[in-house]
Amino acid sequence: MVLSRTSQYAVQALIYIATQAPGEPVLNRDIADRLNVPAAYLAKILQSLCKHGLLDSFRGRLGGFCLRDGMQKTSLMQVLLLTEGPDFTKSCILGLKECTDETACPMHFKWKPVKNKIIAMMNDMHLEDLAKAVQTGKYRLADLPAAAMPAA
Amino acid sequence: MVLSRTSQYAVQALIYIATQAPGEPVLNRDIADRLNVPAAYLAKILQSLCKHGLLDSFRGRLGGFCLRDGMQKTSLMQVLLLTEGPDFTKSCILGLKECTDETACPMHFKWKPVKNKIIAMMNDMHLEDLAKAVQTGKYRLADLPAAAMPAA
DNA sequence: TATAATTCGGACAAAAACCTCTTTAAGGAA
DNA sequence: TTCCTTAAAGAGGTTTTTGTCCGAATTATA
Repeated sequence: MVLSRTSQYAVQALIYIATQAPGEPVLNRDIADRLNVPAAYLAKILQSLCKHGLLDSFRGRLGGFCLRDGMQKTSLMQVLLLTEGPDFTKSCILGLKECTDETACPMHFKWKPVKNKIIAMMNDMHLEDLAKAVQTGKYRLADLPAAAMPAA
Repeated sequence: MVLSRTSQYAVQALIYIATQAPGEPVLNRDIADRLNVPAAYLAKILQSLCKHGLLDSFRGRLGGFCLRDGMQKTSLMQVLLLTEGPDFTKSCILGLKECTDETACPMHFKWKPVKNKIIAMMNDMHLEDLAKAVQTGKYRLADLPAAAMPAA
């Protein structure tokens, strides 16, 4: 409804890494297993987050990914601007290239405050806080594995 | 950010048809020209809206599409449930299959009220009203054609 | 040094979304 | 009837997103 799979995987992975001991690299494979997400695809996403400065990566034994120093405070908006592109906040809900208060589509003035709520929400959530929430055990980062699901 | 192209085209077309004299079929070609949207693709979308009972279609001379009787009051939510699928309102922003108050992802309780605003908004907007808004001339259903754009 | 573990980079594959083309069927008008 | 106009239907193409695979580079450790 709102985020691409790529964005969802990126956010999940970043939160997961943020729950782990800082400075201790986390294996791509471990993240993928934990989130139940395709490992090779996740690796591409993590590589891209490295290039954009959110993560550090280390090769070889004891390698893996960890949050770059200071990036615990990254907001989800910062992440989404990378994964969804810089126009993430600018889009018209009907897809018009130009849709401003002056040149508005018929949904513009209803949509605008809602969109602003989404933006505020994404600006307001930080990896740090989300990681802490997960650490309380009250929230899930991924679906339960099929093995733990009630038989169908 | 929120709606597929297909949904955008469907909503635009429905609003446009609702601005036209009721009972007078509108040509697919005219809608496509007006909205600056691929005609053959739009035709598929309109066909599907016919099958779902929102539109009536007529073949041959004086043919075209018009809103089915009573469908002026259709809400955008009704349209989107067809074009985005029945899970449109149910999705977790992180993509979890199960994400309820009891089994929540770490964004759930921030996202839920925002999502509810989107749903309320879509339930609250009806073709009739959007068509009237367009008829005032204050709102645009489509981008201006390139010919009308300032030279680059 | 050799080995195993890991990310990196590029090419490739599959699926979904988006879009086109062609033929057929139907309906109105000359 | 014949012609023109229109939507219907189905096959197929393109692009984007999602996902896989493999070889190369890098690193700790035995």
